[in-house]
Amino acid sequence: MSASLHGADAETRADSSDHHALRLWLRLYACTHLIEKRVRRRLQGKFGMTLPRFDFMAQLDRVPQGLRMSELSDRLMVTGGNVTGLTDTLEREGLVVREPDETDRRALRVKLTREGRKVFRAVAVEHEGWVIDMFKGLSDEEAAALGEQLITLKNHVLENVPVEAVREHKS
Amino acid sequence: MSASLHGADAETRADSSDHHALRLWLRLYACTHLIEKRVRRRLQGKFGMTLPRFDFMAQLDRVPQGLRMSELSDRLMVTGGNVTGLTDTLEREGLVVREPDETDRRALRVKLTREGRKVFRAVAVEHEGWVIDMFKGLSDEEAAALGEQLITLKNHVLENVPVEAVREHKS
DNA sequence: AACAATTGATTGACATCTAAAATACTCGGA
DNA sequence: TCCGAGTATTTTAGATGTCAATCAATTGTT
Repeated sequence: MSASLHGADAETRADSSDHHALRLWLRLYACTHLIEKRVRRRLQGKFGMTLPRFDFMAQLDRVPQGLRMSELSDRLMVTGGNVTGLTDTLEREGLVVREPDETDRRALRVKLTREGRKVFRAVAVEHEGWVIDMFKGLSDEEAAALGEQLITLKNHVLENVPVEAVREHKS
Repeated sequence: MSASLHGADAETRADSSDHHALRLWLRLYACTHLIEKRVRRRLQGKFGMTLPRFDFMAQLDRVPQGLRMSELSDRLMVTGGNVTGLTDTLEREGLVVREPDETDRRALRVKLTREGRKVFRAVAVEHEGWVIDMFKGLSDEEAAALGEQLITLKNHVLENVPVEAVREHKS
C-alpha cells in the first residue's frame, strides 16, 4: 500500500501492516458508530423511537406469522434476556403481542400488532431515506467494493473459531 | 428518491439502488458489531477488562500529561456523563487519577497511574494481535481500498449538517 | 414409561450509554 | 466591579446490553 513493495524487508512490512490493521479497525468502528448515532438520534427526535426497537420491529415486519424469542435473539445478535426486555416494552406499548406457539409449549411467537405494523412502516420509509443519503457519498463501484470487502472480512472472522467457543466444548 | 416517481423505469432503478444502500448499511453494521463483540468477549475473558475502559485508557496512554474530561468525551465520542462514570470506576480501581487543572478550576485532568499504564500496555499487546488476525482475511489492496471508502463515507456523512444540529439553534 | 440432557424463556445483578437538569467556575464587557 | 453568557463536570432517570442462574417443557435413550 504505502510505497515500497520492492526492497522493503519483511519485518518492516509486517510491522507497518500491523499498525494498518489497528488503524483500519478504528476507522471501521468510528465510521459505523457515527452513522449509527445519527440514525439513533433521528429516530428518537422524529418518532420517539429507539434503534433497537426499530430493528426488532423490522425483523417482525417481514414475517407475518411472527418469530420466536430465540429466533429474534439470533437475528438481532443479542442475548435472550435482552429480547425479553424489549418485548416487554413493546408489548406494553401495544406494538407487539406474545402468543403461545402451537407446537411447543415452551416457546412464544411474537407478532406485530396492526398498530405496530402501521407505526413501523411509517418510520421505515424515512429511515431508508436517511441511509440512502448517507451512502450517497460512495459511487456504485465503491459501494459494491465495500460490500465485497465486508463480506470477505466477516467470513474470515467467522471461519476462525473463537477461543471462547472452543472452550465451551468440554474436552 | 422519494414518492412521486412516475416512470416505472426510474422507479425500478431507484428502488434497486435504495435497497443496496440499506443492505450495505446492515452489512457494515453487522460486520463491525461482530468484531466488536469478539474483542469485547476476549477482553473480558482474558483480562476482566471491558472495551469502553480499554478505549478510555488507550486515549490516556498516548498523553502523559493527561486529558480533560471533556477532551475524553470528544475523543471517545460519548457524552460527558458517561466519562464521569467510567472515570469513577477506573479511579476506584486505581488505574487512573483525577487531578485539578492548573489553569482552570472547573476542569480536571485524568491521567493513567503507573499501575494503570502497566495494565493497559499488557492488554494492548494482545489486543493488537487479535485485530491483526481478524483483518488478515483482507489483502493489502483490499484493506487499503476499504480504508479509503470508509474515509469517503465518513466525510460525506460529516459534511451533511445533521438536522439535529440545525434544530439546536433557537428559531 | 422413566429420566438425564437440552432447549425456550425469564430474572437479577451489573456495566454502558444518552439526554437533560443542576452546579461550579471563567471570561468579556457595561 | 458586577453580571450574564458560556464552559466543565456531575447527577439523575431511563434504555440497552451482557452473563449466569432458574424454571418449565421437550427430546433422546434406555
